[in-house]
Amino acid sequence: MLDPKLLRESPDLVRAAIAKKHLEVDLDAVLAIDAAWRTQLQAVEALRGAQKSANTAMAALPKGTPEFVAKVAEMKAVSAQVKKAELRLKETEEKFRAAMLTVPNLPHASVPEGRTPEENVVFSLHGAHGEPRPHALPHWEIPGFEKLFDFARGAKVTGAGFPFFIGDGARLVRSLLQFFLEEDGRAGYVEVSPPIFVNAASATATGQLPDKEGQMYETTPDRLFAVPTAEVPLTNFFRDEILDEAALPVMRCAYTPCFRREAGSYGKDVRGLNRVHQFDKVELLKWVHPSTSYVELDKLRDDAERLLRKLELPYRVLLMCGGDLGFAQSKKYDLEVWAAGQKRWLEVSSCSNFESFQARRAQIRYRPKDTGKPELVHTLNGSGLAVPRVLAAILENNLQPDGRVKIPAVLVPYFGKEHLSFA
RNA sequence: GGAGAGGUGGCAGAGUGGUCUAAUGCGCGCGCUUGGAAAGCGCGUGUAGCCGAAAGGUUACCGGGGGUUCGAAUCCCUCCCUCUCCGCCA
Repeated sequence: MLDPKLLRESPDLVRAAIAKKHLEVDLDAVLAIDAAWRTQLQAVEALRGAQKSANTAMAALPKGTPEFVAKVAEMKAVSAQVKKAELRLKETEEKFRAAMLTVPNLPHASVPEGRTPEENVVFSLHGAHGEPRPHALPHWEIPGFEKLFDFARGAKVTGAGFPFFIGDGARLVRSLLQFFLEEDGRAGYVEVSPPIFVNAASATATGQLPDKEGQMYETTPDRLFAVPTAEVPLTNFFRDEILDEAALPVMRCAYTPCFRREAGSYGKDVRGLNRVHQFDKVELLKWVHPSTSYVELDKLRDDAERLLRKLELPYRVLLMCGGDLGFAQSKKYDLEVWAAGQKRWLEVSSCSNFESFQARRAQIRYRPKDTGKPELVHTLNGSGLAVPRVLAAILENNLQPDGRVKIPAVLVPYFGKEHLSFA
């Protein structure tokens, strides 16, 4: 959520931000509700004030005296007025909150102009993605693929998009997770193993609710939500808390399975491991001092990039343009790995600075030493990394003429051998 | 799952219908005292919204929500959480 004061005092700034993101928001309506809310608030406060002073006076009167009885009658009317005014105020408040949730976060000045994904800026390129690989195949066409990645059995047991990982396939998943967590730990992130179901309050604080309800798996009868990313439980860890300034930046990483219904997806995007309903991911989170959040974003991105470099996979970094930035982000980089068989880029990490947008909704603050007045932290997150697409890229880029897949050197200690075999 | 007891400020802990803008203690901050320190003494010490140029004013908040009442931390309903005992269990 954006700061209501900013909207009130600098509506043009917000208008410009919305334009840069190519979104449509009825700001005038939001401002009108805000004005109405403030008028109503003052009316309620005046009535409550009258009630309080009458209460003090009545406390000094003996009960049952004519004065007391008269006062009761008088305040009965005020009480009815208060109830009415408070109800109206509450309704307006809810409207205002709902309206504020339609206002996106401001893009950072360094975010390029642009409307579509094509206008994202290629920030950097790494590795020989253009080099010809005569043996390369889309991973799902590699002979023996279905022995290690069994989509048919998964569909029978659960549904489409819930594959079984078997033998060397399962082993490679485990190796990647272990490698990610070890590297992230070395980079300073404290490992956390969070709950993989969250309640409605948590899903609301990170923005999954109310709009994206249909994208999550929901349990009955407890109404818990299977996490779409570890970002949800991790961000909520400090919800409604005030952190020590000296503790910033707080850095954490977490592995969780991630669950996404992905309603409406189709086509080549969903072939093989490109898009599944359940996948493993390690997420990186930072809670930082507002003055350092862009330096921390660059570090976070580099932490994610390092994993791809060590895996010796060709990748590129995109700087998202205003139109492709997302509602809550101020600035975002996507890391895309090259899948040599499909001859396309696959997103494996998205590194974002939310500034105080998420922190405001979740009420995560720190106490500055000088003023002592709590201020909102800035929150950042990024994948480090998502397993299935990295796995797909390894299969496609490292497929040998003999049909085996060469395991990246850095993974060999975890995988235990130098090649993955489909036999 | 069953039975019981609880949830009050940074912490401990009073408060069972009316100056509660919540006693008291601890902690923390500032000052006095001292050669210096401790002790002692004095003052201060929550969060948020709104009004205001500011000084300041005002309202809300005693686990969440709802209700009763002229008036609720206090009474009622409901949900959540914690603790104790029992049952079940990897």
